[in-house]
Amino acid sequence: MDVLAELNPAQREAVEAISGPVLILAGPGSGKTRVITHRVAYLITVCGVSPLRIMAVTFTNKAAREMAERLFNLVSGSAEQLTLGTFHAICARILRQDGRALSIDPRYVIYDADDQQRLLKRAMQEIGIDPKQYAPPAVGAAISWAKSHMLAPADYVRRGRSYFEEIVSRCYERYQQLLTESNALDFDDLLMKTVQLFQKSPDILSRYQSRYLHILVDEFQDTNLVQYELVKQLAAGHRNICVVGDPDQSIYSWRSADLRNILSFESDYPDAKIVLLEQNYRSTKTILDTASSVISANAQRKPKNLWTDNEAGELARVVETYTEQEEAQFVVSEIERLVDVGEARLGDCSVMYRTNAQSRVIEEAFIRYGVPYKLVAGTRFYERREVKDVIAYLRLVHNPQDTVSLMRIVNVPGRGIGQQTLARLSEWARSLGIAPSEALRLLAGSPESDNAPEHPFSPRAARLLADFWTMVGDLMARSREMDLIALFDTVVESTGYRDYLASGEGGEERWENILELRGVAQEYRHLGPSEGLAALLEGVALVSDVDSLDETTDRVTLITLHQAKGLEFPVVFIVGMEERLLPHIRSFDDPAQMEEERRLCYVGITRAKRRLYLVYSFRRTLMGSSTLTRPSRFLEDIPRHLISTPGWWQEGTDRVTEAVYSWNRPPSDAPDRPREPVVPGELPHLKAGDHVRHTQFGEGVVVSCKEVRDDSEVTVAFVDQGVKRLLLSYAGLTKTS
DNA sequence: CGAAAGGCTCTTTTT
DNA sequence: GAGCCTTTCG
Repeated sequence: MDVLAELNPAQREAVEAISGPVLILAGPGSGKTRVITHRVAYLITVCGVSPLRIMAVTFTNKAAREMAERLFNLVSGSAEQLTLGTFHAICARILRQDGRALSIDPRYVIYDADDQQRLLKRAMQEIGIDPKQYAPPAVGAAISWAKSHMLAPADYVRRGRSYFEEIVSRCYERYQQLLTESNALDFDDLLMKTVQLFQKSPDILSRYQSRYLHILVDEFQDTNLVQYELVKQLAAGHRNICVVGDPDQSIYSWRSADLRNILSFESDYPDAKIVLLEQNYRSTKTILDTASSVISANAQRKPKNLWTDNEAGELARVVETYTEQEEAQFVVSEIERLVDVGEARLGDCSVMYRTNAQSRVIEEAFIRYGVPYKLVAGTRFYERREVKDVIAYLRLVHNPQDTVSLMRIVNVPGRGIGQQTLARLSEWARSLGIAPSEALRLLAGSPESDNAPEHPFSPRAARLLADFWTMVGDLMARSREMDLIALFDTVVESTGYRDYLASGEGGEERWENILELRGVAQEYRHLGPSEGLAALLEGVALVSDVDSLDETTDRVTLITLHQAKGLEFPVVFIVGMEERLLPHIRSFDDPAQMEEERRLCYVGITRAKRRLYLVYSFRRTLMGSSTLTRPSRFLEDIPRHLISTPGWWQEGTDRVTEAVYSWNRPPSDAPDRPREPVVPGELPHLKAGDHVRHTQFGEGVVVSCKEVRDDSEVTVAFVDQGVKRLLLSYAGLTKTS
């Protein structure tokens, strides 16, 4: 087939520019993925490049999988020979292969954010830094920043900018020692160590350089400095480097992503061909205009000329609800309505939010109304306690030095090894300058003989620890010849973990999760004992939440705005369009971060193909207490003519809001009726004991009345409906006595 | 040693 | 509201 057919001129240009550096600036919905896949297909089928010599870097595993699928359709079999994956996955493979040159044992394990946190706390404790005074997450973020800038502990020390950095550098140093001791790498290490490997071993680098004739990087605006350095290293020989990105969709600066990489690319490769993809195929004109109006308010940006041939479509709807529960309720019932009238299928609809915490209320509404949904993060599967526990056992068997896994499961199920004993173990190991597991080995190696090492344990504790390690040793021995699934089952059984689950809370469900993990392990079975285990552990370490998103089921998608990047849906609801939430309060004191919030909003809007709802709630419970909100400033930048207008004017702004409060929602056969806002003061002031009537809730007695801003919040005990809190000006109350 | 209860803090986004 | 940590009691 002709891989150039069905491409517009700009897309075709991007596909055909195969030699030398290329920068593709791709607006949302401009067929970016199409360009990348067709470019690879073009290289293979037209230019005769072997797929073995092409590297394509994606942002998530899911994106990689999709690209592989699409490529399979274009070039059939040869797609699987491609090097295709995230930076982290590709680096993990390189280090597994060649890490020895940096003294990295190929059995290394990958620590996720939670493991990282545990190890960091350990490090801080050891060097006597109070976690109350220096929050481990903040220290961890600083360490991550350092690694993203390729600063080893020694380099970081030399910065010496502030007292905090001084503290961080000490934590960093010890943390890194503990990682090495555990034969473990964290996410940032995967990238940093690969760059270091290439710096240290030019021969290894040149092997990769000559292998990869063509390199493509997607979502380039969200790469950080190490990632860009890696790209430069790999592309240094042949310079066939193609990066694709959109500065307006840069939303990961908190992960040290730096959209300045795009500018650097232009200066590092002054001969780079720049291709602009500006035609949007995804959204209606209204949605695209809405998105543009929001993003245009960013000062630090190059103006773009996005356009579309698509029809104008429906106006955007800006909706106000009273509480977050009603917000969720509105979303669910509106989706039901769209489905009822045949406007959309459930699978066409998505609900996007700024913070994961918002998903709970939304989810509850979907459950209550019995509408099928899929939650992209949830309690992420691989973060569940039981799943992590079993993985910890497997990791320990694979790499006995893994301190975090050891400490995690040494007493799970309970083996009578308490905190006191573990504290002594840590201290003892540290005094000997060895990892805790190594200390256990000493202890278990010569149990009751006279040449047993001096140790600080009671006879009982020593025996329990030795028994535990004997059990681990036994599993290790068996793992070398045992089939992966047999090993899995043995681990779960012989450690007593299965019985432990069965006897605890929610054992059934937890056991289901273990079986699901077992199902994942099945996929690695064919690789043979040790190989399979290594591959399984690497696989589970590098999955992301969106990876599991399944587009084939007809369910509503609940997703964070960050996760939504790269996806599209016919119908999009963005909820929590409020000051302090979107934009998030943490961005208020930093203009650059505020611009990123705006980009996040832009990303959300541009996911929509046909219908867009921007929803906010008048009240919201944050951190356990309910507060009044203000509509997001981003709403003010949307011109009125793009918004549907059955609502009411908000004084002093250009904003039109549609208020959807459950108690004055019209009967389902009537069209939406705009609510008449009641001017405060028309009602006599209510006080406790007054009898009132509400249009929906019926008769009730006022419990209390509290002034809020220039309104009053009335708490009413209704005869049939229980106690409700209402806002005086909106509630439509009549005084009856 | 381990379970349970109480008290504290802090909440963004994730490979 | 939740998750973490500490304290307390058995």
